[in-house]
Amino acid sequence: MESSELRKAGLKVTLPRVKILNILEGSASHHHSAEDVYKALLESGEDIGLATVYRVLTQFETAGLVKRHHFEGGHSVFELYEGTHHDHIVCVKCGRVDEFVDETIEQRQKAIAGELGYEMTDHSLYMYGICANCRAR
Amino acid sequence: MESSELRKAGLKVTLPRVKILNILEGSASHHHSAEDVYKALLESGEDIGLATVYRVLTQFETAGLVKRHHFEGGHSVFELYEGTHHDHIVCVKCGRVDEFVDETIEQRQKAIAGELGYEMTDHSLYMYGICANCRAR
DNA sequence: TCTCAGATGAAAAAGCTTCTCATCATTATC
DNA sequence: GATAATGATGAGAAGCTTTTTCATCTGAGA
Repeated sequence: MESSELRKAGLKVTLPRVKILNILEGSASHHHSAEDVYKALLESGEDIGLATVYRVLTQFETAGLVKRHHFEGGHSVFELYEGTHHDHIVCVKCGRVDEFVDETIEQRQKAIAGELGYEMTDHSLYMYGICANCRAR
Repeated sequence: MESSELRKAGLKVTLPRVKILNILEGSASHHHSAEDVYKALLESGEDIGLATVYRVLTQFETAGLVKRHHFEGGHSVFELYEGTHHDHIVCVKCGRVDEFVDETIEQRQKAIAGELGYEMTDHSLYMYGICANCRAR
């Protein structure tokens, strides 16, 4: 029951918020631009404005329900946050995204931040390349 | 003599391009937004349009003279490329940027890309945190 | 010096994202 | 279940960064 997640975040349980959460949860892809979400809403017959999509996604981010990524190209991509940090590798040809976690890298990052005197609040590692599929053609 | 760098890149040696290169080379900070460069030009009395700044920075990027970073916040940041790859840690309070290289991380990245079937073209690691200075206050 | 491809400036346009404001829905209260 | 107050929504306007357009100008080679 996702309404409890919303309530926990101090957000009223409204139709737009539930629908958007549904789309994020029920989609094959993990990564959605605001535009993606908006289009999915239109297709399922919901009359929800783009401004609301942005507002809600930002609130979800603040509430920790969603993570915002800045992929190359300038626009933001949102991903349901499921408690597990991971990094991304993006195919520059087809846009495919794979996720991975590497403990060695995680630990080195923490160590480096410490050495440089930082208290780390966040980190993001993006790799860009050409996936096996795209190279085959 | 920076004109040779421009020529090598197939770019005419024009006043705006030389001035912009000067700013990138002669500044204490390594990281400049297009706006930063534009302001620096205005301050030094040059009458160069913002459109030209963007155009030139993009050309420099294509030519490999400059690297474009997507820090959080939506706008691009440019950095003179001096042949050495490095990663960044950004203070979320004061904007300070430190650079570092870690061979362990570099190698793990290559390995992971390979395991996932990618031919890596680029990678970027950003850490965000609060620097020693900002924590002291 | 002359010519021409290429570069520039100014303004307009093009994304993406946020804000404004009047209207509407949800929640807590009775 | 009805009501009041708080917060949410939609539509469009506005804001920012970045790109494009187009007429004018400049640099490089002959």
